[in-house]
Amino acid sequence: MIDKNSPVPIYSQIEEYIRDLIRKGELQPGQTLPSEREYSEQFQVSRMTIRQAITKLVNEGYLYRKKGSGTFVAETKFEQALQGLTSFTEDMKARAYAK
Amino acid sequence: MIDKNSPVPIYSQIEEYIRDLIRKGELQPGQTLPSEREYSEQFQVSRMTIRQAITKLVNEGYLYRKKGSGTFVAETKFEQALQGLTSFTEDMKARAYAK
Amino acid sequence: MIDKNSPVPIYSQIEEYIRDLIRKGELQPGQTLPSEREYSEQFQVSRMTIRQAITKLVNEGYLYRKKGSGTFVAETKFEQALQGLTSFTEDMKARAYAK
Amino acid sequence: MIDKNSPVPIYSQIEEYIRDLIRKGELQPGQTLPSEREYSEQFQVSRMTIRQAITKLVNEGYLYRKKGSGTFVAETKFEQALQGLTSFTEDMKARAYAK
DNA sequence: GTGGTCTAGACCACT
DNA sequence: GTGGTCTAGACCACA
Repeated sequence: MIDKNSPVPIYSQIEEYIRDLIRKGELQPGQTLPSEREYSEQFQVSRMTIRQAITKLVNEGYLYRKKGSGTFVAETKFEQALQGLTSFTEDMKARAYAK
Repeated sequence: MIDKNSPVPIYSQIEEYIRDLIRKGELQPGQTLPSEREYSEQFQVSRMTIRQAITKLVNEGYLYRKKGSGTFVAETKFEQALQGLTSFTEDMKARAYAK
Repeated sequence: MIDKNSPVPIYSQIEEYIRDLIRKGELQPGQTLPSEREYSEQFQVSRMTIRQAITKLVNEGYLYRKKGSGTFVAETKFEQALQGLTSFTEDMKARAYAK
Repeated sequence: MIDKNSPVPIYSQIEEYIRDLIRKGELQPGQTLPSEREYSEQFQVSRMTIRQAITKLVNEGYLYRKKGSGTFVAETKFEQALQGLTSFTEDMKARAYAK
């Protein structure tokens, strides 16, 4: 799934891997992601690499983090992809979570 | 008052908040502090975070804890310097607790 | 070595265990301690319990922590008394860390 | 369910109440009990009273406690009541949990 | 891959 | 009903 010899940066590959799981619905909105440490072991890469991938997905609005609790799949992106525009309220709600 | 998005750790912010209350005299020597669980609810953080703040103030001699009773404002170094001598008993009591 | 049914808090037992290693010279000044997560596994207790033990030893000046690197044995008061003067630089370094 | 005006001590009433839940299978072996604080609120009694009740059930082998985790329904008593004697292995297993 | 911070609880010891 | 200890994790900042 992840090719360490690929010219594509590993964090991009992981980023794409997670984005796919969300798009395919294998990771549902509100659901907790595997922890950074789990991904770190699974892909045999450093936690920094995992964090790079996750941080991009957070910035893109796919995920949000809650310190001490975990990383979660956001509502917005999923609905945007599915339904086009989200309502103002939903948007604000998602942003609130992202804090 | 407390900014969860600040790079300053929450427990440091709370520590500073309580230290200020003492300095401004809103918390008087001998007075009982709100309980850890009350602060926990007030600031919407976990009790361990509150304990980190209070523990630092205990180590600095601003507060002392009494098991089963609560957390109290100590006879501070500041007041000792300002008001001269405290009574021997009070002094020993404060020192004992300050440990 | 650690008795979970003892009335002595586990963190105190671990604190004493590490202090002994230092006193007996099995942990030499400057040496890196096993990581908190290693101790956590070794003693089958949560990391927070290990941290309580280590934090006390840090406050007492036996150990110092370096973010991202590890926990190290300090140039102890004991050795300072025994060996006379340490170099100015080493001394300042130890004091800085001991804070 | 609990009668504060009864001559039967409140902790005995609570003890009996929980024992019944176990006997009726509403609390299954391995299951977590509601926390001391929850019971304390539910019955409007102090936590000491709850602890008295639970401690008796622990001593009788109906429950076991895991610090930091919770109080759980034991296997033994249930099986003893149902099947008479438990096997040596099961007994040891239950004792192991009780640690 | 370490230490730092934090969560959302739990049971324990004590007043 | 307080503070004390502890769990089983999580994410964060750094080297």
